[in-house]
Amino acid sequence: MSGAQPTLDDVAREASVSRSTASRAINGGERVSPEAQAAVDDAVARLGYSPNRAARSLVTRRTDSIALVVPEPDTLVLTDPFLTGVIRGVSDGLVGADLQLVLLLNRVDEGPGRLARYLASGHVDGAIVASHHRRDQLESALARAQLPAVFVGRPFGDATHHYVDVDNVAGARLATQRLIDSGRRRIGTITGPLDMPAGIDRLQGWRDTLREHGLRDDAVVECDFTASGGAAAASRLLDAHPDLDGIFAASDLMAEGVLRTLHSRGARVPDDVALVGFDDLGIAQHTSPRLTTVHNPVIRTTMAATAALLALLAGAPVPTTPQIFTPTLIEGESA
Amino acid sequence: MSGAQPTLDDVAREASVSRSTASRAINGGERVSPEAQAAVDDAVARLGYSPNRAARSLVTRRTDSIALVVPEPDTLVLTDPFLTGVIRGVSDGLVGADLQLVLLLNRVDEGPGRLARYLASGHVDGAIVASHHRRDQLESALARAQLPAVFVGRPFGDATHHYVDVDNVAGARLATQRLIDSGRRRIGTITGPLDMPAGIDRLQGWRDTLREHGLRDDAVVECDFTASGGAAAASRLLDAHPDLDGIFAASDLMAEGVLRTLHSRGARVPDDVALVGFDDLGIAQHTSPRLTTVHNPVIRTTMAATAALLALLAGAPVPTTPQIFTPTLIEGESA
DNA sequence: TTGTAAGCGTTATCAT
DNA sequence: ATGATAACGCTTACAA
Repeated sequence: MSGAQPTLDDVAREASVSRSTASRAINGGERVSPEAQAAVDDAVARLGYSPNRAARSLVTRRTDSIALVVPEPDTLVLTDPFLTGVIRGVSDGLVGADLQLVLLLNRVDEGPGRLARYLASGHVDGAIVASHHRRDQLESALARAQLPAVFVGRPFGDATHHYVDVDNVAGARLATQRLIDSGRRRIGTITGPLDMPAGIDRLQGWRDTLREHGLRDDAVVECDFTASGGAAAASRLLDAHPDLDGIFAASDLMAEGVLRTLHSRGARVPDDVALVGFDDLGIAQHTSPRLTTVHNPVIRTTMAATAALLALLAGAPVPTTPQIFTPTLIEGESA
Repeated sequence: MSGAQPTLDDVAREASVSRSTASRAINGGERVSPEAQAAVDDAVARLGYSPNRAARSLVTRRTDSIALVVPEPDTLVLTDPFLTGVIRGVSDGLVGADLQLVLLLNRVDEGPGRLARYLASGHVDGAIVASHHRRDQLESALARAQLPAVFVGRPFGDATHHYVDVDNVAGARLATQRLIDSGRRRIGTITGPLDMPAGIDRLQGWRDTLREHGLRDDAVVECDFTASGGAAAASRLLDAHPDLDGIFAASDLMAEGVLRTLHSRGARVPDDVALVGFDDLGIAQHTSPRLTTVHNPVIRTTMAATAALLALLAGAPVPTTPQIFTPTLIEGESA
């Protein structure tokens, strides 16, 4: 009933070795005799010892924690299953790593200063950045702080940052091609935020595909990855281009909104207007009709980002060429 | 371009005061002359000084971090918008508190040991527990560790734990009453996991209301708060009780699944079967028909939990009577 | 292989 | 109000 945590000295005493030997035994056991190792292991178990992170950090100059940064200025996007997938992926990628996962969310309507300052202050050893926007200044902040970081999704700047991504252009091509294959010739798109690489790239893939087929690429409405945004955007898109027979929504959440708008206008899906989404993070199977979409391997992507960060932290040579995952088309009933 | 973080000594030197004075000035400024205070503030700003958390922790014996614990054994529930709301609420509740938010997720198929050990090891000053299950042993672990903690949702054990909750019984009564008011007399329910208080209480509220009206309360299928689970549960429920004219689903995610099953069976909603859900976390507005549901103020609840934890950490007297929020009925088109 | 000893950057105690 | 000085618990030369 001592209440107080046992210290390394307690362990050393219990194991009848010096504090340094105990320390060595606990940290991998270099230059420790089998007997000493066993005695220390025993003492640790008996005492329920757990190293004091603060003391360790103070001398190792590492914090043994990494930040998951979500610099999302828009509250709504947190409803996005994407974030949940990212959290799950990072968490899973950390198994056995004994690193704390510190969550760094932007407060609503807050500038980029706080996050940048925090990251520059040496409170974490590294960072994974998700939902990165052009104006969030995270790239420069991370570079200045020289903090090991991996972006989930291609960053904007020069090629100095590590990142992992899904091939959004290819995914959008898949979606658009699917619409063309089902006979559509007048295809519009509802984009993600165009200050995010995912938004930009998916628009690009849509445009490239249409042009290659000699089709018009002027039916575009910028949106925000939310369902209600998607519904509103669909109204504007259909008002401006009543002849549309296909729509590519750059996220399933937006596609859900599009579906509502189409229903309320009495347009049949896919008979009147075919629809393809993007993400496949649980929404697509629950819409009616089920959404044809592009599978975005978020968890795999994020686990890869975590692995890359761990490698960086371990000082391993990490290739600067990013890891890019290939999305696949998921057939539904909407196209 | 020194790269290294400035230390308190640097600040003291820059401000021409002793290290102790600098420290006092930085920590609230007790017994510091205005001149000294100004000089230190200046130096801090010029140097971009940020205290070394590890060194501070070592002496204060606080870690300045709290854990958000999600001991969810079931991967799927992480798709639940509930978790997103919790994260947002805790994060928002932490504004200005200068506390790190450490995310502690259960790994899939993992026992409760790791989380309990972590919490007992003094790595965090306190914890907020969400998505608590009966067998996750968190209550005893937290009690043993004497770690300040606040549960989001009533815990199982005796009244020793602090918690914040929504009145799930009242919410379920609201939902059930709504079905009765619309003329339904044969009402079933699809429950949440019955090893979770939210699952238990919502079942209770449904049952109480039916009994008070002299209606049968035997049409029950236990489920898991997921959409696909809800769809399957609805099939079983309707097979066993073909005469049902109303269903209370204990979460919107499950209600979404129920809706699919009803559609596929050609049952009209609400004409043939009326449906009320629970949560109103963004799903309800996107179904067709829009779901009638019970608003669960997750963000407010979670912010209150965070505030309570902060008070506990500050040593403030926190009443042991829990804060209970009242849910409200949200009209949709499904009942 | 082991132990001794010197810090890591901060707060807290206690004179002044 | 201020400034020495002693912890806090750990890792890591360096010596043995």
